[in-house]
Amino acid sequence: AAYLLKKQGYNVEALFMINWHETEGTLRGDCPWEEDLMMAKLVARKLDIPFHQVDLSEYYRKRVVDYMFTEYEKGRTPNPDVLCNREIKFDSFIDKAVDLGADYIATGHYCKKETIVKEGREIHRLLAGDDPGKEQSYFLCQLSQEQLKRALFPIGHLHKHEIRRIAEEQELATATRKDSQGICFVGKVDLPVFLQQKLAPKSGTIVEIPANFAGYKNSATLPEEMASPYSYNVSDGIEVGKHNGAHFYTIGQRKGLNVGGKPEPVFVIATDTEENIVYVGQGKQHPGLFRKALRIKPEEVHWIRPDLSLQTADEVLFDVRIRYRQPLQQAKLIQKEAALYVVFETPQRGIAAGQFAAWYQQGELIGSGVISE
RNA sequence: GGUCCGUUCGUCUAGGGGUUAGGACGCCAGGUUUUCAUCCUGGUAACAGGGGUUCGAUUCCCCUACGGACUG
Repeated sequence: AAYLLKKQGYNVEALFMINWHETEGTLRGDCPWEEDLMMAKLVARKLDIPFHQVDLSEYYRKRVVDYMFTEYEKGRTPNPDVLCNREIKFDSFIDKAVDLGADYIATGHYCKKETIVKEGREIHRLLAGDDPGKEQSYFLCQLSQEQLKRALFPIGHLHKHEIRRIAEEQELATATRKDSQGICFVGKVDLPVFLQQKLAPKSGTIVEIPANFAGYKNSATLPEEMASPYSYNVSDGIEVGKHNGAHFYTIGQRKGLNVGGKPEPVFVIATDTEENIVYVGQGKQHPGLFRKALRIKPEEVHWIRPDLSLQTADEVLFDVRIRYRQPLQQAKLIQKEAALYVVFETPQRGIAAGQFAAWYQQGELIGSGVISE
């Protein structure tokens, strides 16, 4: 990204942010930020641009890690990387960059920005990246116009292999580095182990719900009904095992349940963190895994394009995804007084409270919101 | 107490005198993935114990142990 910007004539400087110190907490996963730092320095030197660094780990801890813990504690499934972008990269990091005299920050996200003028006002559009395999706009679904105004995405029109080729041609140290993955800047961690820093394990039962559970027979047509999660009781199924904390599991999860001896794998279909019960269903087509709609609280609806926001009683078709890399799904957004409802064309698997739903129109990310339950 | 049936990877099971004892689920390890998950590939792992019969027993017979059923 730095190379491309420089080639375009921008005055480019490098700013490296440290978001995590492995000495904090008891995280045993390795945080490779020191290696990242070295790589960044090498690239900056190769491109002959000034190099700065800033420690944002305090912000990261307060705005991302704490959020993770409280969400998991509530039995929800947060997306720390979306928060990291909203709260750190496109907030504290921008502040620091501006302090250093910057007009823009640029990141290596696979997405594009386009600025248009509408009714005399500048509007920034966030567009999907051109590489369908790496398209990353989803992670920026909580950005505001203010934040986008300061952002540049130099690699959004390229494919991964082209970027690697360019990096190789420029002899950048990062050319053959493995793609980053895992929680933003924390790296690959064993999540239950990470969470156990704050959330104490406590033993509970795993209850299997049969596919013919009475609650699945409803023929709900109202968005309010379709968006409501199924609710279960212990008596609705049979105990099939033990877990060590319902909040360590998320809907759709298969691994880590230790329930064997079934002809088909079992998946988590609900967690009850009050009673500490994990409900599971057998088979990937179990009806408990699917729901037709979801709800977003009014205060948790975010429009990247406020000029396109819905008014009460509006119903508009969008392309929606509820997790990174999910193929876009056709859905109708229905704005009601009490909530915004997303009603899908086809039932969606593993709708998890705490995750972000993001809606698009013709490749442009229009808005997003937190799935409320 | 007697009679009958059963006991195979962690689990559910297939098999049957000579098999690399098969599968599914779990688990583990890789791969994919800047979230959580999913998904893909591979791997680990068993004939309850002891005696027979047999060239050869996981398979047939006997005993023991442990389950289940029936029954004085």
